[in-house]
Amino acid sequence: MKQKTRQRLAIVDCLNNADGPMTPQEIHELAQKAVLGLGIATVYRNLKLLVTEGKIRELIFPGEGARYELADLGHHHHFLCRDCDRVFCIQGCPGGFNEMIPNGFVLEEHEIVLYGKCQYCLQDCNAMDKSAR
Amino acid sequence: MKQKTRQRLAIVDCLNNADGPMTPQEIHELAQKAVLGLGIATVYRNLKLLVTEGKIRELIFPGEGARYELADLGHHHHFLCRDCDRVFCIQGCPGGFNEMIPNGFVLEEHEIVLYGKCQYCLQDCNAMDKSAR
DNA sequence: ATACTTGCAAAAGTTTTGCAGGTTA
DNA sequence: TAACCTGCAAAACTTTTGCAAGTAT
Repeated sequence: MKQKTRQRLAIVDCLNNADGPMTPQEIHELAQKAVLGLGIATVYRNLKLLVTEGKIRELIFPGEGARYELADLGHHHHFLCRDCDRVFCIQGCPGGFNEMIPNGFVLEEHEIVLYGKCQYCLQDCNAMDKSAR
Repeated sequence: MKQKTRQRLAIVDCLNNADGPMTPQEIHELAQKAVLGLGIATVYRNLKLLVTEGKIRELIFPGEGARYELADLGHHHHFLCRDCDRVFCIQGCPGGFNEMIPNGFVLEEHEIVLYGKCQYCLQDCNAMDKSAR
């Protein structure tokens, strides 16, 4: 049976407080503040486990490694800022994907990634510390 | 000035004949048939160069490394088959993305990835050799 | 107690880089 | 010839795994 270790709780906690999907490195850094000596292998093992359990979801955006977010956030999409590389969750969905797929194919899911400049970078590229995530 | 080496031509040729975005490994294997002894480092260097030049585009789908496709294929999206992991290009686009983005953000581009089962896997999972790419 | 977890270090993969030699224009 | 490229091997990263020790139930 799965246990509730300090390490696992800290990792889930990071994702609970995140405003967007996080990389294993970001999670490692942040969770280390709660659990001193937390190993990167433990982060990877728990992320993989949580994905298997369906508690979190793995996302990959071009040019970067995998990121993770809670699975129960409801249907949403993502915006990737090209200046600061932060990823934001976006509500809303245009729909109409079934009309795109060719005959004989079956659509199960879809993902949308929007690219552009985020509010903070447009206001002032220095107004928000990129590493503050 | 950029040169036209046999290696570079072979790599571009692979992408020209591809029916979907290819991984560096797939490109390496295929291009080696045209250029014996082609090194994987050369493949990576050329892909990176071609991306910089805007001739090709890098795509990343969950669970796999980067894939590359020609940049001049026109606006399209992708369908990833969950059985065979092949990626298909899809025409059409629902639009309506500007209404999704929050105030203060600027949208520059978008990408859509559709997930499901492809025609070939639905007909007969063995009808098409997965490694035939 | 027992099964599950962890940190460390080693291993396995993938992508990048230094360099001497070869190629293109 | 001068700039550019290539293959090889080493380096740099990222992710996974083996194992002995520690924890949760």
